[in-house]
Amino acid sequence: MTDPIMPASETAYQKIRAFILQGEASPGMQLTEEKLAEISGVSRTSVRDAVRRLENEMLVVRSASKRLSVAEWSDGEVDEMFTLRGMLEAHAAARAAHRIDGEALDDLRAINKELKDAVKQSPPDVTSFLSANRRFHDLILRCAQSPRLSKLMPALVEQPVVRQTAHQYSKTQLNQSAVDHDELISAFAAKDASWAKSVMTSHIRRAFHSFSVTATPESL
Amino acid sequence: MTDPIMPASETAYQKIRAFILQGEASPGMQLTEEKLAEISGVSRTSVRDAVRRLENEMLVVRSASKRLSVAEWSDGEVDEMFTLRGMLEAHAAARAAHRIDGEALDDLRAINKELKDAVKQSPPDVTSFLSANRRFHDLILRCAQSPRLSKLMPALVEQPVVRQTAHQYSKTQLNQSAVDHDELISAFAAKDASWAKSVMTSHIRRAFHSFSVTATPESL
DNA sequence: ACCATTCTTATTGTATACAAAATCAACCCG
DNA sequence: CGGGTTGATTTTGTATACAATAAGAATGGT
Repeated sequence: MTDPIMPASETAYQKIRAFILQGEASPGMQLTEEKLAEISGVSRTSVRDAVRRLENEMLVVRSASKRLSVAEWSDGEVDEMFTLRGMLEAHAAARAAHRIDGEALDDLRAINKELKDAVKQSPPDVTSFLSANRRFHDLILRCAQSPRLSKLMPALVEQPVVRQTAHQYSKTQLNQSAVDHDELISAFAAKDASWAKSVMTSHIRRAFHSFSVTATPESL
Repeated sequence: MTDPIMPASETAYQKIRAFILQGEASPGMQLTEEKLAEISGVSRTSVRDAVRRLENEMLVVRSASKRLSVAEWSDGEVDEMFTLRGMLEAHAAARAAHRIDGEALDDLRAINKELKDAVKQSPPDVTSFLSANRRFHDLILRCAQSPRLSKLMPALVEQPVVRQTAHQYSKTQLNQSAVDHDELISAFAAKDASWAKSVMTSHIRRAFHSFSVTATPESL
């Protein structure tokens, strides 16, 4: 199997992250380093290292008395997260438009084809969709060639939100993502930074509203 | 003296940060955890904790083989840093405009008075200027009430750049900062988010050009 | 002399043991 | 009862020792 040897702190990071994201932990739940060490099967030293990273991603939160808990986000914070992510990803798209090469463009097309295939299933294969979506956005970020931007983005990844809600996306909404991506690719091919930027802005903002519509009580 | 007891990891963080910022370390210089432990007088455990924070601020950098070195920034990266900071601080200013209260407004005025006093000296008291400047921007960030934004900003603090160059600022340039701050205060008082945002954008961008003019060879 | 390979050393990674601090509960005093 | 204080327990913080890995030096074959 693909069992690449991996530092203990990395193991801890992935296990804890999965623990939180796969809903085994509920927002606000208290976490002790010891329990996390049990879960991940490594020592507290490595857990602490992993926790530091998760803290930066704001998946876990440290109280005034240094105790850990799973982050809980208010509606306002979710909105703000999408806003910031929109600004930064739009900026990344603009930079990428200037820097992208033919190979990366082909890769984007291939990834978006996977994404469309996932949407075509009945019911849509949401897991594959999310995977392709993430790789699509990651590649754009790499093309932007801004180490700083790459450092900032992890704190704005709304995976916990997405997981909760993606299964509620309609096929229409998922399709719209594919269409957005196609237009993004066109903008990149034309090396038109401001086109890329505005498409990305709408793309992210639409994702937010898809989220809010499915998540707020009013929609029920 | 104000010698508040402080965790060892915090001590390490401050000592190492100062070591880098006060120019005792040059960009690209290799750092070993052991040497940093000596410098800061605590164990490697705490040093590693501190280093993790500095890595997030991108003051230190980890090579592929996990070795540490002082970050070195290309001109392009400095430009990008100011661009990102401009976007984020402008956003913060817009949020702050809606949320600020009279007390915070008074605090901003008081801080900017300190800043003006520092500029009035001959020669200008750059250290006090920088201190007041930092507090001014920090307070705005707090008023923006966005934990996420607060988490993001430290990675965009250009103190190393500023330290290198601030002493070269002309009194005219320093004064312009005070004027910008006054206008920001006016925008806040009027609760005009878009005014605040645009003033902040110019303010940060101007700082970038002041930097580049004094720092590039063409200016000599 | 040059490249590869082994041995040595330097450096980072991890676990464990202990110290410090915070929480919780029992208790006393009013 | 209520408020605060002590003591026990849980939880986090730090140091040290050792393991794993990477870099550098020395050696040998061509």
